Amino acid sequence: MTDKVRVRFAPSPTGSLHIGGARTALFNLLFARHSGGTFILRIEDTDTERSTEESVAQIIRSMKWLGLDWDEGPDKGGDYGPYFQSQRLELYRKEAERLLKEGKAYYCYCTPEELAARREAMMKAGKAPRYEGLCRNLTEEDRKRYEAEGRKPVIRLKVPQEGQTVVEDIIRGTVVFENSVLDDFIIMKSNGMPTYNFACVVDDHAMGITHVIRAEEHLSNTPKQILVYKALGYELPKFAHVPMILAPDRSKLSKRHGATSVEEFRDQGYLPQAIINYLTLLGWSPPDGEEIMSMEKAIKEFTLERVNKTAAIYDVKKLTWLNSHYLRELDLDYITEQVIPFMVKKGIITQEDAEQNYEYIKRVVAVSRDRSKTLDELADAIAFFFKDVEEYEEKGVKKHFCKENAAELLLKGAEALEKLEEFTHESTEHAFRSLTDAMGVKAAELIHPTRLAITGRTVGPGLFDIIVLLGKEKTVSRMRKAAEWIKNNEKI
RNA sequence: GGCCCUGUGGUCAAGUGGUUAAGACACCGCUCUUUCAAGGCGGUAACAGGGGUUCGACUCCCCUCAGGGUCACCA
Repeated sequence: MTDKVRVRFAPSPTGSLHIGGARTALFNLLFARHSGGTFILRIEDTDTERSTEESVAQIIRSMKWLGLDWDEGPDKGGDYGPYFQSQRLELYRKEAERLLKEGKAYYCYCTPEELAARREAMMKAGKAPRYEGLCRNLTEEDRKRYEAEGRKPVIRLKVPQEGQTVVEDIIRGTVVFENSVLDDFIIMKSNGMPTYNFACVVDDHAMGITHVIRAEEHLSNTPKQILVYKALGYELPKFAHVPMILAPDRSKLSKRHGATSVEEFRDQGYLPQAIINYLTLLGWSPPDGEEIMSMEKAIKEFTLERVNKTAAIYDVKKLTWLNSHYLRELDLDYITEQVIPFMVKKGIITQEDAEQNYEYIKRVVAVSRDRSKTLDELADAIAFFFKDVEEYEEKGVKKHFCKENAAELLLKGAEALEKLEEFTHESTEHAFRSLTDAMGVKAAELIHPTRLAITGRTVGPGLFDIIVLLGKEKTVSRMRKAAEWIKNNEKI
């Protein structure tokens, strides 16, 4: 075995990848890349009841979308595969068998029902619900009798009842557990599948994992796993338990807290760069305090020592701020490509439009993207470039259309634009300003109603950017249509 | 309930015995401006509580409280 760092992210495919899992994966990747090590993805699908193929696919999809690329694992292969625990059953059986032979583990024939009943009784008696080692010293006859009853045994590890198990955690320091609080836990289920605490250890050893970096919820499992390491004669890896990510109400993240899965954020129009940047800052901070950072920079600066111990409450507002930052800073073509699916989904354009008018869409995005926080929002914000204005924002109508001269100004403005040979930012602006100068009104008195007329809104990009992109024909007709609308509504 | 972890502004988060206790998001002003953003400038706001140790504690120790995790043939 070499000193080379090998870490893994080991999700169980029982749901989508949520931001907590993504953050754990990210920290593993950051640590691996920082130290020139290997990042492994291992699917822990030993729960045959709850694991699904769809979930595996979704996790993989989310990780790829985020740019969390693994070196070994599904789709990649590697020298330590297979990377699905369900395909490694022989290994677990072999190791469990060894423990049995060495007298470090034993068969237990207690049924789940019996166990549950006893657990309940112990709880009622105010005692800690632990397995008391009933089957620890079964005779050969006992076993035969149980087998004859058709009972399927599980395999339990013999846990020492004396002494302590110490976890040396890179983030939390030394954590001591009394062995007396542990019981003889199950390592192999009656259906032949290993339990988490067993499979995880066997695999981490078999795959040469040097650092186990995972969420804090596993800290309490660690002494059990250390006992397995010892029983199996394995060398211990280093442990690092990263703080949890909590919902705004300080509780564990769940569906009722709105978006928590990576795909939900994606569908809401968040960029992977923003999510990664945000997650990087949750539980870790760079030495220089500079918060806007690419994954490359995070890799350069990431150390486990700077990971903090306290659970973090995730704050969508900050994620959103980062998202708007990347929306305006990232490559224009990239953002354009990202926003198109949202436009298509909303029926603003068709896929064909997108292909034919790509350059135009790109120009629209260029003048508009500064103002949106998400791709979804951006798609809405630029819709008027592609669809006619159906209605005018109410507060804008009150403000800009209810003035005496609004319709007249619009008409005159339209006329001025129509006469233009050259239709540029400069020429249209000049036309507007000379018109208002001649009329003795402020340019704003024409600008505001015009924006409302051609976009339906009071907010948006610079007016002349809009006018030029919209083109003479559409601009003029929308202005006239608005003037008409104003006249009709005055009568009422 | 037992065990374990944690406790700096609303949120993220620097800080490792002596600091005017950084910074970011959010919020509030001002500024820029054709609107809205962005930008610039400024502002409100924190060491959970109580005991120790020390010349001196946000920093070390203990207790309390609070939050979280875990005690499954889930991971």
